[in-house]
Amino acid sequence: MVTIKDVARLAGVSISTVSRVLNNNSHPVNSETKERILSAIEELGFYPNAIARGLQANKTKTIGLILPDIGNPYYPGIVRGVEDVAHELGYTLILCNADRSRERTQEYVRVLRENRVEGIIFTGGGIAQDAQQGNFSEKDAVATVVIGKHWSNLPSVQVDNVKAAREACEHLLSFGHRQIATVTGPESSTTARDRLEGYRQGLATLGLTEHPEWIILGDFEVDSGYRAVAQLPRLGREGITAIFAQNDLMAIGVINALQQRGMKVPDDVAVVGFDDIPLASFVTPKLSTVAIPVYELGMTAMKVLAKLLVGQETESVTILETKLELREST
Amino acid sequence: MVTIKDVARLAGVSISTVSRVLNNNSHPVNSETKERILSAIEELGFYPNAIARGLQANKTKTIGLILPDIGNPYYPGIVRGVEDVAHELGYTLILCNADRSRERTQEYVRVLRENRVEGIIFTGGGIAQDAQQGNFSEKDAVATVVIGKHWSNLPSVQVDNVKAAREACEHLLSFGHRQIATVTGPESSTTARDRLEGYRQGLATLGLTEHPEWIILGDFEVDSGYRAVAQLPRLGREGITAIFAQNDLMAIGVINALQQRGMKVPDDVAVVGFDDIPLASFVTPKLSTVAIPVYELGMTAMKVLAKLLVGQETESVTILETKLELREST
DNA sequence: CGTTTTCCGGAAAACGTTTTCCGGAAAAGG
DNA sequence: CCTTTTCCGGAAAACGTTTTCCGGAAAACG
Repeated sequence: MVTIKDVARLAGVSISTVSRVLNNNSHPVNSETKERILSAIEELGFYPNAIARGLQANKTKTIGLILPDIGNPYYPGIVRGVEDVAHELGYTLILCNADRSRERTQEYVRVLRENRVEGIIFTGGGIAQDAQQGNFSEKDAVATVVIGKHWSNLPSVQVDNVKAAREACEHLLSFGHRQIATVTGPESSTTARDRLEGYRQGLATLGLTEHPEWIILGDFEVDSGYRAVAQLPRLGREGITAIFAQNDLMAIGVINALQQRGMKVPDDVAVVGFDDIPLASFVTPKLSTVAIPVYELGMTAMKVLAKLLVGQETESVTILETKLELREST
Repeated sequence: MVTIKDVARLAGVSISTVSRVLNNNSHPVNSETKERILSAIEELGFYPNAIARGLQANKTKTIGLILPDIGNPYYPGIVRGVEDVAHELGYTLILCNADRSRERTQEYVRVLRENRVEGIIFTGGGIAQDAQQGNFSEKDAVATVVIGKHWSNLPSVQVDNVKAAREACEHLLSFGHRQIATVTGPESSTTARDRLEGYRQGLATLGLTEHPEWIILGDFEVDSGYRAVAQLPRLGREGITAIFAQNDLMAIGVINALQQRGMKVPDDVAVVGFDDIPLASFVTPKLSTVAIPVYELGMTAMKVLAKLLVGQETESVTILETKLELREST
């Protein structure tokens, strides 16, 4: 490996001087010597060792991103958002797929801390708690930003799930639907609970009574949407005419199941999803859904983290706006 | 930050001894002292500084992954594959979105090298060349594995695009189609060229003559598939009855355009895609396509890289099998 | 009992930087 | 011409580890 020492030798100066031109330090360096050093660097193909730098400066210019699974279509957008601003700010991104496993999460947190990342961005419900537990003693915690709702007092970037879900239901109501079913996420998910609350609030606006048998427990995966349809009482006229699936994957399952039973979407049953994953505009009929600004979520989280890192004050909660994308399924 | 020195002080030993228990070095340490050290570590919440370790050992246990865009549905599977085996082997993953830009690629390569990654995995055609050029003098090159075809002599993990494309066409031919159009990728892409070659070979099996006007230039994005349809001569009976889109995104564009013109897929025109991105099974009709084992591609690339890193011999080219997924669009 | 092992622990160098401190020489000021 | 700056460069400490080398004490051996 070619080091600063080699450069110094070739240029006939001390390593201090090389370091100075490397970081164009305020300490003056004769322009002629600078030239010599620069061409020595060029000739040797030298590039500085970030590890050594990191050790000395105690700064690594690296951050970690922990998420459940990059394979889930919800996350790539977030990752891209984070990475884009990280890159712009000169930060390098370490990616961790924790699969919502407490164990894997804690393991990753440890690895990230060992690698002295300057900050961590978490996403994927519930995870944040695990991360805090034990791993972070209050004093030496790594700067952390969470995407999504969570109980801790870490700064977070989120979306108003209850409001968005309410709006989705109100939209359905405004189309005359009165018997609206919903497929939820897992009970453990704050997100799922919020969306359910929004659904309830939506019905409440019109003073409609709630039917427990219209609320089907799902798990945010396609299959659970598909199966949910079978658990619903009468569908179509004289029955349920609209289904609010609490994420797009389940909405797609719902649509498939509906079509398989010969029902027309949206004529017999309207369907609205949540997330606006890329898939949503490609299914037939195109899915009406609540769009979450994933890219912006990622960008914003990284911006907040960056503020934290330079010691600036940051908003403790940032809410980004969702948008109801009306397409063909309603 | 709590260091090995603090642990040593608390346990009343030298840092050498602490280091020894940390790495359970072969050098013997009295079990009683070991206990003392272990509890000191526990009490202080010490964890080793990977940066310092990396500097001393000149090993970072980190690898870089450079790809065009994690937002492209083709890549998350690869990333997951890479990360899973990297994690298993104790490697940490740095993610880089290079957007197929030569400049951005070279910049990332530099960052990765500065950060002393032990290896790099490239994917996203053309990129590999940029990476080599100038950035890697032969002697101090970072171990590199490429996913996909490329001209350099770096080890690679790939799929036989020409064979797969030929099979796709032969499938169409076996269904009686004789006028088969294709939408290609950009001319600069090796992948696109291979798939085109496969298309030609497929037609050649039956001695069919090639019609240049059936070959439409695309760019692997949805829109170009959509637009391609307008450029085709007569469609349906007495015209083109099948379209081979060289990736799924374009196939979806093709299907949309076809349906918009009132044509039925596959009754009027059959469509086959390439890649089998998650989307493919959710569009209507479900897309028949050539499945690329993305996850395995990622896993295998990381395994090859790992071999390289321990100095083992590796196969210079690894070919993974594709699979023709026949669904509803053919 | 003297000699050789074995067991255990510490001191110090090294990894590649940045930065602080110091000092000589030239330039500027009087 | 002497003093004070300014300009430029080097030496060395420090960052947190691992590892090599060394040495004392106890144990084993003869």
